[in-house]
Amino acid sequence: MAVTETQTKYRYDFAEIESRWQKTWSETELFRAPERPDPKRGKFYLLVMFIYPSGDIHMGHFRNYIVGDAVARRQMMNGKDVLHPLGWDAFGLPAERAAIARKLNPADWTRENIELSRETLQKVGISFDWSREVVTCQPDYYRWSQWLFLRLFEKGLAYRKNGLVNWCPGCLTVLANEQVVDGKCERCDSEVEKKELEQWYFKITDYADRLIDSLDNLPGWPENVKTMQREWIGRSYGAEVEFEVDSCGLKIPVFTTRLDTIYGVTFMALAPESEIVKTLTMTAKKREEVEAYRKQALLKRDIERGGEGEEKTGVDTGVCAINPYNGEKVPIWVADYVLAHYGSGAVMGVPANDTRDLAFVEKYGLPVIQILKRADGAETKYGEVIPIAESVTINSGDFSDLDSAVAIERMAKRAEKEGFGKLATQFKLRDWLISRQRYWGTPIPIIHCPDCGLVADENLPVILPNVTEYAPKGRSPLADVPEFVNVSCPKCGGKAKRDTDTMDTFMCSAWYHLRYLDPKNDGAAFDSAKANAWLPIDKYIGGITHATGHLMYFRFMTKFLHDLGLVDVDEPASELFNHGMVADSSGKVMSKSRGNVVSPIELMEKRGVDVTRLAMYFTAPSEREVLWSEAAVTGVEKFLLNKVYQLTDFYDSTAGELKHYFKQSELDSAGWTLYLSLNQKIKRATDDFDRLQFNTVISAMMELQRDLERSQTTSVQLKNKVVFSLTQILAPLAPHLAEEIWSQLGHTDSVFKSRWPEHDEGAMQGDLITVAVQINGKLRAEVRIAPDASAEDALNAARSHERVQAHIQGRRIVKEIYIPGRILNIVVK
RNA sequence: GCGAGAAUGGCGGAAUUGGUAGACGCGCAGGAUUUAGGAUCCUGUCCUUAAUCGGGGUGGGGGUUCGAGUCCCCCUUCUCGCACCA
Repeated sequence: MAVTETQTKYRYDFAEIESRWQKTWSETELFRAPERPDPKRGKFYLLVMFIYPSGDIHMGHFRNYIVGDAVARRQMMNGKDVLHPLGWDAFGLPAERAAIARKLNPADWTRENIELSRETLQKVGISFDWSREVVTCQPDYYRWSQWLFLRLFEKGLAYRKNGLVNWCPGCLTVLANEQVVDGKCERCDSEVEKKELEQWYFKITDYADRLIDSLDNLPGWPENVKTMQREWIGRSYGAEVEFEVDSCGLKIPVFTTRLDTIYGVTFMALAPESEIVKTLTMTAKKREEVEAYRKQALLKRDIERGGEGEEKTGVDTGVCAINPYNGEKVPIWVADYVLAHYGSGAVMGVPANDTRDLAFVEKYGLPVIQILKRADGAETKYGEVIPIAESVTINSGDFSDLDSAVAIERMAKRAEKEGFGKLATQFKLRDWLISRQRYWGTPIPIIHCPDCGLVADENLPVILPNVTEYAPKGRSPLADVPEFVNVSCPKCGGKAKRDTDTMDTFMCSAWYHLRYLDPKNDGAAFDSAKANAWLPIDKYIGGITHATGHLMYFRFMTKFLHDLGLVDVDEPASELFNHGMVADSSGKVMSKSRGNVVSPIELMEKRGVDVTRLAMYFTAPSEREVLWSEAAVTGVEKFLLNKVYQLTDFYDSTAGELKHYFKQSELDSAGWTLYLSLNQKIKRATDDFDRLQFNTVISAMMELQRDLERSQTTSVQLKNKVVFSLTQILAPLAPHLAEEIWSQLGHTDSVFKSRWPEHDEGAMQGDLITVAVQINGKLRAEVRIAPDASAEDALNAARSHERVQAHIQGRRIVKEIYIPGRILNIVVK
């Protein structure tokens, strides 16, 4: 039986209370957001990262959604129009893999999973506006993902490219860079291989500057996330300079951030994958050596080539490059420490001021030329990188004896004048590889026509066909569906073939925040006016794990839609909040692969939703990691059942209309003390709520309840006010119980339609306050003085205190400090 | 290696700008009530001390200050991110 028996006169039948209120909320459409917010009320768009349906809700989800729920309900009580939607990130590899393992159709498996998870979340009482639910694997959603793809294609931002890509031999598909962690597939842990394939990319690099620069306009985003994004985008300012090859006249561009070191170049190094290597003229013998080296280098895993400890290897091509500044010839090597995808895949080797280049020349006996000294004259070592601001050029021809910054500027000017180079910017960020050779995803709406080339299929949606064989085999399962593949070209009507890859799941989540704003629209992805009315997202809540993946794509897509004129905002979310992870009691993050996932359901059924919620809130502030343990439940359960549930005992329905503010003259002394406490607690709870620090909100309410219980005051009006405030402040955290009490207090409307209590600034401190007295910084006494006492009065009070006297007797007072209302310190010698 | 963050009782954690360290809760101890209780209520609970006298105490060491958990420097450990990006 879902009843917790206590020694009290009430039976807390939580199951009955919870289901009754959930039903009422649903029937009264309490959480239904208006199509457009009322400007008079103000809006609050609260977005929580949506769910990947790969199993039922676990403690991690639970925490994510109850944190969002508390914020949403708090904002409702702030009088705002609140939009709090949820949907399902239903396409993708894990769903497909789970379905294969269970020999189920991914569509069926996903649908069942969604049903189950939705039901659980409804039992948790999360205030979602379910009328806006979106499911990304349904045609009414993915047709607009396809539509977006075509808009990117139109603008040249979706393109095909042949190149070496990350290939996961476990999932048998390509992966984006973000999906490769330490050289392994983030999903299945297989060692990621390199494969040459023609794939679809989104040109996110076109937005690199904006993605970095507008981070400065996001004060509501945590610094660590912004830093991670800046580093991931990795912008470097420098110059691009061409070196001519002596044997064939080919010009090789190199990017450098230190143009001021160019007189110190003693070799050039090319990445093994570089196209330039293939076109270089060299002797047959050298060609053979180079080819052998390349083959072997390409076999190496990235980790073996990377890592600072790894030994540098290379092979001399036998040809030379000419330094455009001094005409010196330097040998061209092929070396696998050079990355093909960064800059031009070619590096000018300056061993004097680069650790890696020095390691290379030391191995192969190449020379070192010193070209920098420290501005302060301190010694420098070979290989040491001296920051631009601290270095001066030497041995650099016309550019000697210049501050590095000046040298760079003048050298770049000369390069530009003579046409062999210019200032340039480089990014680490690479274009977003979006094609996947898998079944369970959004089909790419492109037709390959032998005559017209790549043709957009505007006849959307391109429906994902049903297939019986989903198992990956290295090419998309869609390629084996002739009726899907064979189509006529929309342009010329001739025979053509459909693209058989599907899109990366991150595409679905890159724009879902906009679909919520107009989820039923079947004529457009969303209506701009409706979207603009709710944007930007006021608070976006999710885990830190998406710092460089989803959050980058989500910002990119918003900027793109802004450029199309479809949304006013350039950034999707003005505030981002990362809640902490939930780990098991030994500190391991809960995950299905570890098998340590704890479900909240059992606990909810045993002790009630509100108790379970409060236990999670009370354990730690929202941003911190939680080591979940059921031991946390005891305290809050006692509080809710024995104290909060009995609050109506302190309520007197005959006291007349609720009074919010009291004057000291209206209350007895115990009443005034209680009133002071009430206002302090309201202020604390309100501030802590804004910081999502619910643990201290709860402790403030525990204190307030105790003050109420123990108060000797005879003012029933004040007690009523305390009961009301306590119920309201707890409402976003324990919504069912609060709603129940609220109705017992005689309300017919929801507690969430009531206004959050405001503290009475005038009643924050009593007529006398306690001030600590220190002698030489050590606490010796406490004195009771008026809050507005002058420093002189305060000091007099302190000096006449017995304890203080004992400590200052026979000593000389050197200094006296009084910080009004806080502390008093007497310095004696 | 580089960057960011963290370290507070037996435990989870409090302490917005430097101002009474350990709120609140768990656990533990003692007591009350009870046929009994793993229920409820009360009291105590950082260490030291006979003590509500005093002394010490926020990972370790130094500094600034009347005053440091909070600011600065060095070190240790842990977490996260990046990891040959020229």
